Amino acid sequence: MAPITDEQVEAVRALVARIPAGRVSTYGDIADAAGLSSPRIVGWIMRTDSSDLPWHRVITASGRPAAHLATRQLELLRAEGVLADDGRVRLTEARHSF
DNA sequence: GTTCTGACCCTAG
DNA sequence: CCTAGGGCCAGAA
Repeated sequence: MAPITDEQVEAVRALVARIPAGRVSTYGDIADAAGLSSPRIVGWIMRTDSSDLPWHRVITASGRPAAHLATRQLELLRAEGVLADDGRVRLTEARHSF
């Protein structure tokens, strides 16, 4: 398999930017929508370049944000109106499909 | 080259 | 509900 392309990175960035306020998406969904073979790549992109993206709208498949960002992310999401139950976002209501 | 490390996910127990 | 293990891909040392 060819290594990651700029196209994939741009696709991920575009998808994240496309998530409306008050909604969230999972790493796996974004990876799948962008055609990436592994959800880890999405995490890598966020870590390296999250400058202009609403990274707080991206959560894990369990509905829980990454450990180090959990507090902050939940705060931001709560400000946008995303309901969370005991540190877990309600994916059934807030999950955005592409 | 090898060997961690990391915004992950799935299945089993 | 929890932990453990395997798979996954891209950097940094």
